[in-house]
Amino acid sequence: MGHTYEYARPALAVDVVVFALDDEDLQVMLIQRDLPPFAGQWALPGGFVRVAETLDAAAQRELREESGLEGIFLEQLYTFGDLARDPRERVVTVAYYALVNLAGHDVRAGTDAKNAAWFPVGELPDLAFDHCRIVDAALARLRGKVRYQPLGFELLPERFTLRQLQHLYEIVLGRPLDKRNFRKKVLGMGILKDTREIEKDVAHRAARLFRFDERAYERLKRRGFLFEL
Amino acid sequence: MGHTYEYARPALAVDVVVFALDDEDLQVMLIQRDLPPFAGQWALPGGFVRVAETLDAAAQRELREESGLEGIFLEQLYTFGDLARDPRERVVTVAYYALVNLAGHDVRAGTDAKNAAWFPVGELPDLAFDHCRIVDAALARLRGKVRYQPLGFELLPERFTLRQLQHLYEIVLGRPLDKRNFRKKVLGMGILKDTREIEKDVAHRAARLFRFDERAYERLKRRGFLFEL
DNA sequence: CCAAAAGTGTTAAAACTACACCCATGA
DNA sequence: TCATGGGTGTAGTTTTAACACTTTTGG
Repeated sequence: MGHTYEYARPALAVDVVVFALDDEDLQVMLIQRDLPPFAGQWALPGGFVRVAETLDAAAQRELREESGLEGIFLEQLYTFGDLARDPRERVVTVAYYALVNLAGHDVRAGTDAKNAAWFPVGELPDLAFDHCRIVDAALARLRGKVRYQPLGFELLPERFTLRQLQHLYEIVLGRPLDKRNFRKKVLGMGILKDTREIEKDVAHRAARLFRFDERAYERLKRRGFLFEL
Repeated sequence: MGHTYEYARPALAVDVVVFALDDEDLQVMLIQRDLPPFAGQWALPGGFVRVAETLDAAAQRELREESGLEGIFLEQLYTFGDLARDPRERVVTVAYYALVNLAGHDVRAGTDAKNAAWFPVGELPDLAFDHCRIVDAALARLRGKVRYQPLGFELLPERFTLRQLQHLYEIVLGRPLDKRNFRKKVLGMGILKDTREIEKDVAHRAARLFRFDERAYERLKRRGFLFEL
């Protein structure tokens, strides 16, 4: 066995930065490595791209294998190609970022990894390879993009309160927002559908539950509407 | 010679979409291929990444070798990894886009290519591989980014008139802008430096020449200023 | 009845849009 | 003197930002 090429080739990998929203902060999923290099250290889920597999498929597969997550929002971020990012040999990695709502999905350790866990984005441990840079890039992308595209809903359960939505934006953008102005603006867009249901089991007045109305959003977008928050 | 790996690896390439501004429209630089596959067809400048070369370096090198362009704005765009994008074998390509001002640089055909030429972005010939998709992605990125980052100046000579700047935005954004409002806004940002010079050899009143004030822009950015047009 | 969050309008300031004329220059 | 673009201000409208109290619910 073995594959021979005329010129040396970099290895090609994918890595995924998975974000989720806790009550308190934005979290990133990390995997504790059980193989060298960096055995025992925390790293992003990821691995090598197979020769007959698209990049998106590789990212999805690694995510599934290492964390059990499936069917979540996944988007290509940036490709990292520094010469010494992997001590073994030249590895170029196509980084992705993903958004998931913690309520709807369980994370379990997969076959390639000892352990998977969530860490607040501000308190990450030392990461293997250049994964720290990748997380920084993903965070910058999320912060920039969340204001102009309705990504935030991916971090919430299907039905959510306006308070949850505002809280999400406050955490991602890192600054407080005015409650009345926020509600006025987001309701005025016409992309939220009132489910006519309310929260349960809360120790205060229950809030209405909304759903992101994808159809309405697509319709508005075609008419030139721009999401902006 | 030959390099052997345990698992088959995709080949890794870079391709560059170079934009320049003509009086009339946005142009893209293409290379006429002299080797199969797609011999004789037009394609983006690009080629394989060497094993000891970063992605940015590979993009710069290919640009220099195939078009003679050097020292211009270059930014990673997206990585394309469809299975059949190259008929020979699996090739993943990291696409870049570049901005250049036509006045300051000559384009000449390089060693790997028969011919280099500019085409208006709306009238491109059939392109090799999936290069049409790559151009579309680059154009979308340029259109989106030019409003929020001072990229446009890369397409103009170092000293330019407000008319040239407005014209650039009209072409890239594809809609007319109001002259007075445009000037008010862009001058109000404080990122243009009046060179105290004026146009030469024009058959009408000569306009003042401005320069993009990088220092002022960086200073303002640190204080939370956001470029927006 | 207390704690906690839901829900709701107004006003002032700032930003945006639309719009038209005189000026300087070279041909 | 004509053609071409340079340069300039205002008014109406829209958007944004700041701000506080009453209501509902469960404990």
